Amino acid sequence: MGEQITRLHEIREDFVAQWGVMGAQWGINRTMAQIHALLMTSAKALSTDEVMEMLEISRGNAHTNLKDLVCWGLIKITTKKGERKEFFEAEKGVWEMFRRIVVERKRREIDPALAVLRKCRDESEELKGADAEVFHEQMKELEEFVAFASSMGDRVAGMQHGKAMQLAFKFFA
Amino acid sequence: MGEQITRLHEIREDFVAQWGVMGAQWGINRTMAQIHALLMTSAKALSTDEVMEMLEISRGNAHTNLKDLVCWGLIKITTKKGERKEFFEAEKGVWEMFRRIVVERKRREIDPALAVLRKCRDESEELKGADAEVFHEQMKELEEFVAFASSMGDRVAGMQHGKAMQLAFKFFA
DNA sequence: AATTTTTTTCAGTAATTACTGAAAAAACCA
DNA sequence: TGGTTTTTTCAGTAATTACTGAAAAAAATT
Repeated sequence: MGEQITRLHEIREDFVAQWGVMGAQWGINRTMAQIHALLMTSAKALSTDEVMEMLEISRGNAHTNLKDLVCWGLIKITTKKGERKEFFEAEKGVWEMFRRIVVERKRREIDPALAVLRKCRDESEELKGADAEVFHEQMKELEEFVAFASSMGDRVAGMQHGKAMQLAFKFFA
Repeated sequence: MGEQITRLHEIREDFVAQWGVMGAQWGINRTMAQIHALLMTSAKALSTDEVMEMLEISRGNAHTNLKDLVCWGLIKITTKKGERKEFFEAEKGVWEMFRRIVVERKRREIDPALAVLRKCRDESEELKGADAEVFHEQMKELEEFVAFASSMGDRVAGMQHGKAMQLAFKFFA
Protein backbone atom coordinates (compact mmCIF):
# COMPACT_ATOMS: atom_id res chain seq x y z
CA MET A 1 0.00 0.00 0.00
CA GLY A 2 1.36 3.40 -1.06
CA GLU A 3 2.75 5.84 1.44
CA GLN A 4 0.26 8.49 0.34
CA ILE A 5 -2.75 6.22 0.64
CA THR A 6 -1.82 5.20 4.17
CA ARG A 7 -1.34 8.86 5.04
CA LEU A 8 -4.79 9.72 3.71
CA HIS A 9 -6.28 6.90 5.77
CA GLU A 10 -4.70 8.32 8.89
CA ILE A 11 -5.89 11.84 8.30
CA ARG A 12 -9.34 10.65 7.41
CA GLU A 13 -9.59 8.46 10.49
CA ASP A 14 -8.63 11.43 12.58
CA PHE A 15 -11.36 13.49 10.95
CA VAL A 16 -13.96 10.75 11.44
CA ALA A 17 -13.05 10.35 15.10
CA GLN A 18 -13.15 14.08 15.77
CA TRP A 19 -16.40 14.52 13.95
CA GLY A 20 -17.83 11.88 16.21
CA VAL A 21 -16.75 13.86 19.27
CA MET A 22 -18.33 16.98 17.80
CA GLY A 23 -21.55 15.18 17.08
CA ALA A 24 -21.73 13.86 20.62
CA GLN A 25 -21.51 17.41 21.96
CA TRP A 26 -24.59 18.30 19.98
CA GLY A 27 -27.31 15.83 20.81
CA ILE A 28 -26.13 13.46 18.06
CA ASN A 29 -25.10 9.87 18.44
CA ARG A 30 -21.36 9.48 18.06
CA THR A 31 -21.53 6.63 15.56
CA MET A 32 -24.03 8.50 13.43
CA ALA A 33 -21.68 11.45 13.21
CA GLN A 34 -18.78 9.17 12.36
CA ILE A 35 -20.66 7.44 9.58
CA HIS A 36 -21.63 10.81 8.24
CA ALA A 37 -18.00 11.94 8.28
CA LEU A 38 -16.99 8.75 6.50
CA LEU A 39 -19.54 9.10 3.73
CA MET A 40 -18.98 12.82 3.37
CA THR A 41 -15.35 12.16 2.53
CA SER A 42 -15.88 9.09 0.38
CA ALA A 43 -15.36 9.28 -3.38
CA LYS A 44 -17.82 6.43 -3.82
CA ALA A 45 -20.98 5.14 -2.17
CA LEU A 46 -20.39 2.57 0.59
CA SER A 47 -22.29 -0.55 1.60
CA THR A 48 -23.32 -1.40 5.16
CA ASP A 49 -20.52 -3.98 5.24
CA GLU A 50 -17.92 -1.47 4.21
CA VAL A 51 -19.09 0.94 6.89
CA MET A 52 -19.03 -1.87 9.46
CA GLU A 53 -15.51 -2.78 8.50
CA MET A 54 -14.14 0.74 8.32
CA LEU A 55 -15.50 1.80 11.69
CA GLU A 56 -15.29 -1.64 13.31
CA ILE A 57 -18.89 -1.64 14.44
CA SER A 58 -21.66 -4.22 14.41
CA ARG A 59 -24.21 -4.68 11.67
CA GLY A 60 -27.05 -3.54 13.90
CA ASN A 61 -25.27 -0.36 14.84
CA ALA A 62 -24.31 0.44 11.26
CA HIS A 63 -27.79 -0.27 10.02
CA THR A 64 -29.60 1.82 12.59
CA ASN A 65 -27.40 4.83 12.15
CA LEU A 66 -27.37 4.66 8.37
CA LYS A 67 -31.15 4.66 8.39
CA ASP A 68 -31.22 7.56 10.83
CA LEU A 69 -28.95 9.54 8.53
CA VAL A 70 -31.34 8.84 5.69
CA CYS A 71 -34.18 10.20 7.86
CA TRP A 72 -32.17 13.34 8.45
CA GLY A 73 -31.81 13.66 4.68
CA LEU A 74 -28.03 13.75 5.01
CA ILE A 75 -27.35 10.60 3.01
CA LYS A 76 -29.26 8.70 0.39
CA ILE A 77 -29.55 5.10 -0.72
CA THR A 78 -28.22 4.14 -4.12
CA THR A 79 -27.84 0.86 -5.95
CA LYS A 80 -25.23 -0.52 -8.32
CA LYS A 81 -25.97 -2.52 -11.44
CA GLY A 82 -25.45 -6.22 -10.84
CA GLU A 83 -25.23 -5.63 -7.07
CA ARG A 84 -28.03 -6.56 -4.76
CA LYS A 85 -26.87 -4.54 -1.77
CA GLU A 86 -27.84 -1.03 -0.88
CA PHE A 87 -25.14 1.60 -1.00
CA PHE A 88 -25.09 4.87 0.83
CA GLU A 89 -23.91 8.21 -0.40
CA ALA A 90 -23.70 11.52 1.44
CA GLU A 91 -24.92 14.86 0.25
CA LYS A 92 -21.59 16.60 -0.38
CA GLY A 93 -22.68 20.21 -0.73
CA VAL A 94 -22.10 22.01 2.54
CA TRP A 95 -24.91 24.50 2.06
CA GLU A 96 -27.36 21.74 1.25
CA MET A 97 -26.21 19.81 4.33
CA PHE A 98 -26.70 22.87 6.45
CA ARG A 99 -30.19 23.46 5.08
CA ARG A 100 -31.25 19.92 5.86
CA ILE A 101 -29.91 20.09 9.38
CA VAL A 102 -31.76 23.36 9.94
CA VAL A 103 -35.03 21.91 8.66
CA GLU A 104 -34.71 18.80 10.77
CA ARG A 105 -33.62 20.45 14.01
CA LYS A 106 -36.40 22.96 13.61
CA ARG A 107 -38.93 20.19 13.20
CA ARG A 108 -37.59 18.16 16.10
CA GLU A 109 -36.63 20.85 18.56
CA ILE A 110 -37.96 24.29 17.78
CA ASP A 111 -41.52 23.40 16.88
CA PRO A 112 -42.20 21.34 20.03
CA ALA A 113 -40.60 24.08 22.16
CA LEU A 114 -42.86 26.59 20.56
CA ALA A 115 -45.90 24.50 21.35
CA VAL A 116 -44.90 24.30 25.02
CA LEU A 117 -44.26 28.02 25.23
CA ARG A 118 -47.57 28.93 23.63
CA LYS A 119 -49.42 26.61 25.96
CA CYS A 120 -47.73 28.04 29.04
CA ARG A 121 -48.26 31.57 27.86
CA ASP A 122 -51.96 31.04 27.22
CA GLU A 123 -52.55 29.21 30.45
CA SER A 124 -50.86 31.88 32.53
CA GLU A 125 -52.62 34.75 30.80
CA GLU A 126 -55.34 35.36 33.38
CA LEU A 127 -53.48 34.58 36.56
CA LYS A 128 -52.92 37.34 39.12
CA GLY A 129 -49.94 38.10 41.34
CA ALA A 130 -46.29 39.09 40.95
CA ASP A 131 -45.08 35.53 40.35
CA ALA A 132 -47.69 34.89 37.70
CA GLU A 133 -46.83 38.11 35.93
CA VAL A 134 -43.12 37.34 35.84
CA PHE A 135 -43.94 33.91 34.53
CA HIS A 136 -46.35 35.08 31.89
CA GLU A 137 -44.04 37.83 30.70
CA GLN A 138 -41.16 35.39 30.40
CA MET A 139 -43.26 32.93 28.40
CA LYS A 140 -44.35 35.72 26.11
CA GLU A 141 -40.83 36.89 25.41
CA LEU A 142 -39.47 33.42 24.92
CA GLU A 143 -42.34 32.52 22.64
CA GLU A 144 -41.80 35.62 20.52
CA PHE A 145 -38.10 35.00 20.25
CA VAL A 146 -38.36 31.33 19.39
CA ALA A 147 -41.10 32.02 16.85
CA PHE A 148 -38.83 34.60 15.30
CA ALA A 149 -35.88 32.20 15.22
CA SER A 150 -38.15 29.62 13.69
CA SER A 151 -39.18 31.82 10.81
CA MET A 152 -35.56 32.82 10.29
CA GLY A 153 -34.81 29.12 9.99
CA ASP A 154 -37.52 28.66 7.39
CA ARG A 155 -36.24 31.62 5.47
CA VAL A 156 -32.63 30.47 5.45
CA ALA A 157 -33.49 26.86 4.70
CA GLY A 158 -35.55 28.01 1.75
CA MET A 159 -32.73 29.95 0.17
CA GLN A 160 -30.39 28.97 -2.61
CA HIS A 161 -26.71 29.15 -1.81
CA GLY A 162 -26.16 32.16 -4.05
CA LYS A 163 -28.95 34.19 -2.48
CA ALA A 164 -27.75 33.36 0.98
CA MET A 165 -24.24 34.53 0.18
CA GLN A 166 -25.56 37.77 -1.28
CA LEU A 167 -27.43 38.39 1.91
CA ALA A 168 -24.46 37.49 4.05
CA PHE A 169 -22.44 40.00 2.12
CA LYS A 170 -24.99 42.68 2.96
CA PHE A 171 -24.84 41.59 6.58
CA PHE A 172 -21.13 42.18 6.78
CA ALA A 173 -21.21 45.45 4.89
CA MET B 1 -53.14 27.98 49.26
CA GLY B 2 -55.07 29.94 46.65
CA GLU B 3 -56.53 28.33 43.59
CA GLN B 4 -54.52 30.66 41.34
CA ILE B 5 -51.23 29.96 43.03
CA THR B 6 -51.66 26.21 42.73
CA ARG B 7 -52.55 26.66 39.09
CA LEU B 8 -49.40 28.69 38.49
CA HIS B 9 -47.35 25.99 40.18
CA GLU B 10 -48.79 23.39 37.83
CA ILE B 11 -48.13 25.38 34.70
CA ARG B 12 -44.67 26.26 35.81
CA GLU B 13 -43.82 22.67 36.67
CA ASP B 14 -44.97 21.68 33.23
CA PHE B 15 -42.71 24.31 31.70
CA VAL B 16 -39.73 23.24 33.81
CA ALA B 17 -40.21 19.60 32.87
CA GLN B 18 -40.56 20.34 29.19
CA TRP B 19 -37.60 22.66 29.17
CA GLY B 20 -35.59 19.81 30.63
CA VAL B 21 -36.62 17.56 27.75
CA MET B 22 -35.65 20.27 25.28
CA GLY B 23 -32.29 20.75 26.93
CA ALA B 24 -31.57 17.04 26.81
CA GLN B 25 -32.14 17.04 23.06
CA TRP B 26 -29.43 19.61 22.71
CA GLY B 27 -26.31 18.35 24.41
CA ILE B 28 -27.45 19.86 27.73
CA ASN B 29 -27.94 18.07 31.00
CA ARG B 30 -31.62 17.74 31.85
CA THR B 31 -31.30 19.04 35.40
CA MET B 32 -29.31 22.03 34.25
CA ALA B 33 -32.05 22.98 31.81
CA GLN B 34 -34.68 22.51 34.50
CA ILE B 35 -32.86 24.71 36.97
CA HIS B 36 -32.49 27.32 34.27
CA ALA B 37 -36.22 27.16 33.54
CA LEU B 38 -36.96 27.51 37.22
CA LEU B 39 -34.77 30.55 37.72
CA MET B 40 -35.87 32.15 34.48
CA THR B 41 -39.44 32.17 35.73
CA SER B 42 -38.72 33.12 39.31
CA ALA B 43 -39.64 36.58 40.57
CA LYS B 44 -36.86 36.31 43.15
CA ALA B 45 -33.41 34.78 43.44
CA LEU B 46 -33.39 31.23 44.83
CA SER B 47 -31.00 29.45 47.17
CA THR B 48 -29.51 26.02 46.56
CA ASP B 49 -31.93 24.61 49.13
CA GLU B 50 -34.93 26.09 47.41
CA VAL B 51 -33.83 24.65 44.09
CA MET B 52 -33.26 21.26 45.74
CA GLU B 53 -36.70 21.32 47.24
CA MET B 54 -38.55 22.56 44.19
CA LEU B 55 -37.00 20.01 41.83
CA GLU B 56 -36.59 17.26 44.42
CA ILE B 57 -32.93 16.74 43.67
CA SER B 58 -29.85 16.22 45.84
CA ARG B 59 -27.55 18.95 47.06
CA GLY B 60 -24.68 17.71 44.93
CA ASN B 61 -26.76 17.73 41.80
CA ALA B 62 -28.19 21.18 42.48
CA HIS B 63 -24.77 22.56 43.32
CA THR B 64 -23.00 21.20 40.24
CA ASN B 65 -25.62 22.37 37.82
CA LEU B 66 -26.01 25.79 39.40
CA LYS B 67 -22.28 26.32 39.08
CA ASP B 68 -22.34 25.11 35.48
CA LEU B 69 -25.08 27.61 34.70
CA VAL B 70 -22.91 30.33 36.20
CA CYS B 71 -20.08 29.21 33.88
CA TRP B 72 -22.43 29.52 30.93
CA GLY B 73 -23.20 33.04 32.07
CA LEU B 74 -26.89 32.25 32.21
CA ILE B 75 -27.34 32.85 35.92
CA LYS B 76 -25.47 34.86 38.49
CA ILE B 77 -24.82 34.63 42.19
CA THR B 78 -26.33 37.24 44.47
CA THR B 79 -26.49 37.71 48.21
CA LYS B 80 -29.12 39.03 50.57
CA LYS B 81 -28.49 41.29 53.51
CA GLY B 82 -28.55 39.36 56.74
CA GLU B 83 -28.43 36.04 54.85
CA ARG B 84 -25.32 33.95 54.63
CA LYS B 85 -26.36 31.78 51.73
CA GLU B 86 -25.74 32.36 48.07
CA PHE B 87 -28.74 33.04 45.92
CA PHE B 88 -29.02 32.50 42.21
CA GLU B 89 -30.75 34.68 39.70
CA ALA B 90 -31.22 34.14 35.97
CA GLU B 91 -30.59 36.60 33.22
CA LYS B 92 -34.15 37.34 32.15
CA GLY B 93 -33.60 39.12 28.86
CA VAL B 94 -34.10 36.69 26.02
CA TRP B 95 -31.71 38.39 23.65
CA GLU B 96 -28.98 38.49 26.28
CA MET B 97 -29.58 34.80 27.01
CA PHE B 98 -29.29 34.02 23.35
CA ARG B 99 -26.07 35.97 22.99
CA ARG B 100 -24.47 34.14 25.88
CA ILE B 101 -25.47 30.77 24.53
CA VAL B 102 -24.05 31.68 21.12
CA VAL B 103 -20.75 32.80 22.62
CA GLU B 104 -20.43 29.69 24.74
CA ARG B 105 -21.42 27.16 22.09
CA LYS B 106 -19.06 28.81 19.66
CA ARG B 107 -16.23 28.54 22.12
CA ARG B 108 -16.99 24.94 23.02
CA GLU B 109 -18.07 23.51 19.70
CA ILE B 110 -17.32 25.66 16.71
CA ASP B 111 -13.76 26.66 17.51
CA PRO B 112 -12.53 23.11 18.14
CA ALA B 113 -14.29 21.91 14.98
CA LEU B 114 -12.55 24.61 13.04
CA ALA B 115 -9.19 23.52 14.39
CA VAL B 116 -9.82 19.94 13.28
CA LEU B 117 -10.94 21.01 9.84
CA ARG B 118 -7.95 23.28 9.28
CA LYS B 119 -5.58 20.55 10.36
CA CYS B 120 -7.17 17.98 8.06
CA ARG B 121 -7.26 20.42 5.20
CA ASP B 122 -3.61 21.32 5.54
CA GLU B 123 -2.47 17.76 5.96
CA SER B 124 -4.33 16.56 2.87
CA GLU B 125 -3.14 19.45 0.71
CA GLU B 126 -0.33 17.66 -1.07
CA LEU B 127 -1.79 14.19 -1.38
CA LYS B 128 -2.50 12.76 -4.84
CA GLY B 129 -5.35 10.57 -6.09
CA ALA B 130 -9.12 10.80 -6.48
CA ASP B 131 -9.85 9.88 -2.87
CA ALA B 132 -7.42 12.45 -1.55
CA GLU B 133 -8.89 15.13 -3.75
CA VAL B 134 -12.44 14.43 -2.65
CA PHE B 135 -11.27 14.52 0.93
CA HIS B 136 -9.29 17.71 0.61
CA GLU B 137 -12.05 19.48 -1.25
CA GLN B 138 -14.57 18.49 1.40
CA MET B 139 -12.33 19.72 4.21
CA LYS B 140 -11.85 23.01 2.39
CA GLU B 141 -15.56 23.59 1.92
CA LEU B 142 -16.45 22.59 5.44
CA GLU B 143 -13.72 24.77 6.84
CA GLU B 144 -14.88 27.77 4.84
CA PHE B 145 -18.45 27.27 5.86
CA VAL B 146 -17.77 26.78 9.54
CA ALA B 147 -15.41 29.76 9.60
CA PHE B 148 -18.15 31.82 8.02
CA ALA B 149 -20.72 30.60 10.54
CA SER B 150 -18.28 31.39 13.29
CA SER B 151 -17.83 34.99 12.25
CA MET B 152 -21.59 35.33 11.88
CA GLY B 153 -21.85 34.14 15.46
CA ASP B 154 -19.37 36.76 16.61
CA ARG B 155 -21.22 39.42 14.74
CA VAL B 156 -24.62 38.52 16.14
CA ALA B 157 -23.33 38.00 19.67
CA GLY B 158 -21.75 41.44 19.53
CA MET B 159 -24.96 43.20 18.60
CA GLN B 160 -27.39 45.06 20.78
CA HIS B 161 -30.97 43.88 20.66
CA GLY B 162 -32.13 46.96 18.79
CA LYS B 163 -29.50 46.66 16.06
CA ALA B 164 -30.26 42.97 15.63
CA MET B 165 -33.94 43.67 15.19
CA GLN B 166 -33.25 46.36 12.64
CA LEU B 167 -31.19 43.91 10.66
CA ALA B 168 -33.79 41.20 10.97
CA PHE B 169 -36.33 43.61 9.59
CA LYS B 170 -34.12 44.18 6.56
CA PHE B 171 -33.80 40.45 6.20
CA PHE B 172 -37.52 39.93 5.97
CA ALA B 173 -38.09 42.87 3.66
C1' DA C 1 -10.26 29.14 68.45
C1' DA C 2 -14.47 26.81 68.85
C1' DT C 3 -19.05 26.52 66.76
C1' DT C 4 -22.19 26.96 63.18
C1' DT C 5 -23.46 27.54 58.55
C1' DT C 6 -22.63 26.95 53.80
C1' DT C 7 -20.15 25.21 49.88
C1' DT C 8 -17.60 21.77 47.52
C1' DT C 9 -16.08 17.27 46.43
C1' DC C 10 -16.47 12.57 45.31
C1' DA C 11 -17.04 7.40 45.87
C1' DG C 12 -20.70 4.58 45.00
C1' DT C 13 -24.96 3.75 42.61
C1' DA C 14 -28.75 4.50 39.49
C1' DA C 15 -30.49 5.62 35.06
C1' DT C 16 -29.87 6.21 30.44
C1' DT C 17 -28.09 5.46 26.08
C1' DA C 18 -25.54 2.88 22.72
C1' DC C 19 -23.95 -1.44 20.79
C1' DT C 20 -23.57 -6.37 19.67
C1' DG C 21 -24.69 -10.49 17.53
C1' DA C 22 -27.84 -13.58 16.29
C1' DA C 23 -32.31 -14.62 14.74
C1' DA C 24 -36.38 -13.26 11.98
C1' DA C 25 -38.23 -11.07 8.12
C1' DA C 26 -38.05 -9.44 3.66
C1' DA C 27 -36.36 -9.21 -0.92
C1' DC C 28 -34.45 -11.45 -4.68
C1' DC C 29 -33.40 -15.34 -7.78
C1' DA C 30 -33.26 -19.76 -10.46
C1' DT D 1 -41.04 -23.21 -4.54
C1' DG D 2 -36.89 -23.55 -2.23
C1' DG D 3 -32.56 -21.53 -1.69
C1' DT D 4 -29.76 -17.30 -1.26
C1' DT D 5 -28.68 -12.75 -0.10
C1' DT D 6 -29.73 -8.65 2.31
C1' DT D 7 -32.20 -5.96 5.63
C1' DT D 8 -34.39 -5.36 9.92
C1' DT D 9 -35.35 -6.18 14.63
C1' DC D 10 -34.39 -6.82 19.34
C1' DA D 11 -33.01 -9.15 23.81
C1' DG D 12 -29.07 -8.90 26.35
C1' DT D 13 -24.97 -6.41 27.58
C1' DA D 14 -21.63 -2.75 27.68
C1' DA D 15 -20.48 1.97 28.17
C1' DT D 16 -21.58 6.36 29.45
C1' DT D 17 -23.64 9.88 31.95
C1' DA D 18 -26.13 11.68 35.83
C1' DC D 19 -27.33 11.68 40.70
C1' DT D 20 -27.16 10.87 45.68
C1' DG D 21 -25.73 11.50 50.18
C1' DA D 22 -22.35 11.97 53.25
C1' DA D 23 -17.99 13.69 54.45
C1' DA D 24 -14.46 17.30 53.93
C1' DA D 25 -13.32 21.98 53.25
C1' DA D 26 -14.18 26.66 53.50
C1' DA D 27 -16.36 30.67 55.22
C1' DA D 28 -18.67 33.22 58.64
C1' DT D 29 -19.92 34.09 63.46
C1' DT D 30 -19.39 34.37 68.42
